Amino acid sequence: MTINDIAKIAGVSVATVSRVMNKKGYVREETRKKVEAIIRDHGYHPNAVARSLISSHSSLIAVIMAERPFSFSSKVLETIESCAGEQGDSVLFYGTGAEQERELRAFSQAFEHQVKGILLLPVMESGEAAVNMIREAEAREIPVVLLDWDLYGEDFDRVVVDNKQVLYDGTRLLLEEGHRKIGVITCREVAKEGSRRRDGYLQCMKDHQIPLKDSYIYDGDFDEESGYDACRTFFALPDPPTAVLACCSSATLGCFHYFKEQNMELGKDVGLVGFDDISLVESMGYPVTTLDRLSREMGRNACSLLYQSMRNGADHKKIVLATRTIRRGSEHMGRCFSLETKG
Amino acid sequence: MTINDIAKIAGVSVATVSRVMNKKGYVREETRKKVEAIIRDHGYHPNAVARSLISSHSSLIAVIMAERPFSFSSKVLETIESCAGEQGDSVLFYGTGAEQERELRAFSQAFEHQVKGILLLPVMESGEAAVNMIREAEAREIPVVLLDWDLYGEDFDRVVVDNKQVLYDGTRLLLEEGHRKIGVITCREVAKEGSRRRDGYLQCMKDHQIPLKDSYIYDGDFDEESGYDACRTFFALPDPPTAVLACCSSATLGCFHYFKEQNMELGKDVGLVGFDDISLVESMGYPVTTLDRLSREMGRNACSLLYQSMRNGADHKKIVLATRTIRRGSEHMGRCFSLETKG
DNA sequence: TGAATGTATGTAAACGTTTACAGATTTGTC
DNA sequence: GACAAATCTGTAAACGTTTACATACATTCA
Repeated sequence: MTINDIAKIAGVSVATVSRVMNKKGYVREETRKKVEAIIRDHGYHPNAVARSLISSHSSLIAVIMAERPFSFSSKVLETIESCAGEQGDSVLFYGTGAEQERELRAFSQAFEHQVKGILLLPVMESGEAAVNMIREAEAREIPVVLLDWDLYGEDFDRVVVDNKQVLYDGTRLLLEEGHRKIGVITCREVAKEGSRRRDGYLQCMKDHQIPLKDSYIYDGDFDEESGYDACRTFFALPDPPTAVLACCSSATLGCFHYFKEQNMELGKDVGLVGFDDISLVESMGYPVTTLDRLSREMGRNACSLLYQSMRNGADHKKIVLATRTIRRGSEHMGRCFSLETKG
Repeated sequence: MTINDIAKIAGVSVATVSRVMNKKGYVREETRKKVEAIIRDHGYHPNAVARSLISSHSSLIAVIMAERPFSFSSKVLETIESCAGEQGDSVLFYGTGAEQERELRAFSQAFEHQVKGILLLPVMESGEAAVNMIREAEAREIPVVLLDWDLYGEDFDRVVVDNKQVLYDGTRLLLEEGHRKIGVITCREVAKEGSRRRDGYLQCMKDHQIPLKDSYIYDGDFDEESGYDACRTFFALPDPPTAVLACCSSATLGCFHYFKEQNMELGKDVGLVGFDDISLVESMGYPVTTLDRLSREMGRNACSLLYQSMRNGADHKKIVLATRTIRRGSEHMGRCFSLETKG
C-alpha cells in the first residue's frame, strides 16, 4: 500500500495525496475529505523511509549512553522519548556499556540512519574519541547535545548540573548540622564529573577553614561496594568522621549497608548526605538527605536545546540546571540556576 | 558524500562500490582495496535510508513499553539493544506511559519507519487495541514478540514467566518456613499477569489444604503505597498473617517501609517473599528472599525469537522462562523451564 | 580453435516519497 | 468582458541505494 495505490483509488495524482497528508498547498475541501477517508479506511501509513530520502533527514534522534541500570539515565531516556514524540520524532536508543567499539558503532549507525540530532550522555573513557565523533557529527550538520557531561570544557551544546556547586552545598548542609569531620566518597566516573564533585567538597571545607584530611577522602568507583568499603575504612580510623558525603547513588546505598550492619543510626550516630534519586530508600521509610539531579528537567532541556539548534545551528549554549536538595522528607530547590550563552 | 562520489573518486561504477560495501558479488582484490581505502579516508557512511527504501525493510526494530522507571524494563531494553546491535540493527524506543494515544502513535511510527520487528512489553489497559495493532503488524509481515505478557491467550510469539508457578513457589517457600497464615498483595497490573500471580498463591494454599481467608488477600496497584497499605490492613486484623508475599517490586518496598516503621524484624517477627529485582535492598544489607524475573534472559530470548520469526515467519512460539529465587543471599534457579512450540 | 564457464565491471531501473513547474479552472475587479 | 490573481491538480525529476541484466575478458577443457 503506497501513495500510488491511494492516488489510484482516489482517482487523483500522488501529488494531491501528498498535499493532503502534509496539509501543504492547495487542495479542494471535497478532494481532501475523500483522500483522507481512503487513507483511513485502508490503514495507510506513509513510508518514513522514502520521506527521509527525499527530504535528506529522517524523523529520528539518537540517544547514546553508557548503560546504567539506575534510575537517572532511564528517566532521562523516557523524558527524551516523550519530548521527541511530541515533535513527531522517534528515538534511536544506543547503550554502549562504556565499550569503545559499541560507542563507535552507535555513532556510525546514527549517521547511517540520517538522524536529525544526537543526545549524548557520558560514554567514553577517552574523551578524545568522543570529541572526534562529535566533530564528525558537526561536519554533517547534525546537532549534538551533551547531558551532564562537561567534556573537556569544549564549546559544545550541553545541559549540565554544576557538580562542584552541588557537592559544595551538600558539604555545607553537613557543616550546618554541626559536623566538622566529614568523609567524602568520590566516584571515579567517566568524564571527570567525579572530580568536580570532589572539588566542591574541597572548596567548601576550605571556605569554612576546616583542615582537610587525606584519610577522609575515599576514591571509589560507581558502585555500592565503594560506599561500603569507604565507610569501613573511615570508621576504622582512630579519629573517624562524624558524617559521610556520597557522590553517587550507588555509593549512598553502600553507606546504608554499612551503617545498618554496624547498628549506626542515621542522623544520630552518623550524618549522611546522598546523591541522586534514591527514592527507593525513601520508599522504605528512611528519611535521607540527598542531592538529586533533576533527570526529567535535564531530558526536557536537552531536547529543547537540540531542537533549537536544529533550527539555528549557530551559537553554542550551555544550560546549567538546578539540583533539588531533598532534605529528610521536606524538599527545597537548590539555587544554582543560570543560563549562559556563548557565541 | 554519496556512493556516487565514492565511485567517481575511485574511478569505478556505483555498482562496484556497492559490491565492495556488501561483500557480495565479484570484485577484483585490487579494486576492493582501493575502494575500501577511499571509503575509509572520506569517512563515508552508506545512507541506511536509501538502503531501506530499495530493500523495503529497514535495519530497525521497535521496543514499545509502558514506562516504568524500575530496573526490570530498563534491563530488558538494554539487553535488547545489545542483541540487536550484534545483528547490525538499531532499536527504536517508545515509552507509552500507558496512554492509549501514545501507544497508537508508537505503532504508527514503527510502521512508518518500516521496522523489521516489534518487541512489546505490556502496554495497554485495553488488550483489544493491542491485539488490533499486532494484527496490523502481522498483515505487514512484521513479526511481533510479547515479553511477559500472556495477552488473551492468543497465539502470538512470546517470552513469558510462568507467573502462576512463580507465586506458587513463593508461597511454598513460606509454607516450608512454617508459615500458615500468609498475606498476599496482588498487583493490578496491565494484562492480567497480576491475577495469574494471585492464582499461584491460591493454588498452592489449596494444594496444601490451608483454608483461604479473604482478608489475607489485598488487591493493590503497581506501587509502594499498595505494599504499605496492605501491611497496615493485614496487621490491623485480629488474627494477622505471619508472613507476606508481594507480587511486584514496588509493593515489596512498601512492605519494608511498614515493617521498619513498626520495628518488625524480618525473618523473626514476620516473613516476606518479594518480587523481582530488589537488589537495591540487598545492597543496603537486607537479605531478602525474592522471586526475580530474569530480565536479561528475557530480553535475549525475545530477540532470538524475533530474528527467528523474521526468517521463518511461520509457526508461533512460546518460551517459558525460569525465574531465579534469590533466597537470603544464596540463590538457586527455579525449576519451571520449558519450550513449547505451537503450530 | 572454440565453446563453456568463471570473473570483473558497468548501465539503468526500481524503491515511495516530495516538490518545482506547468497547466487548468475559478474568483475578483474594473 | 477582459485581465489578474488565487486556487486546484497533474507531470516528472530527484533523493541514494541495490540488483537484474548486459558486456567483456580470462580461464578451462574437449
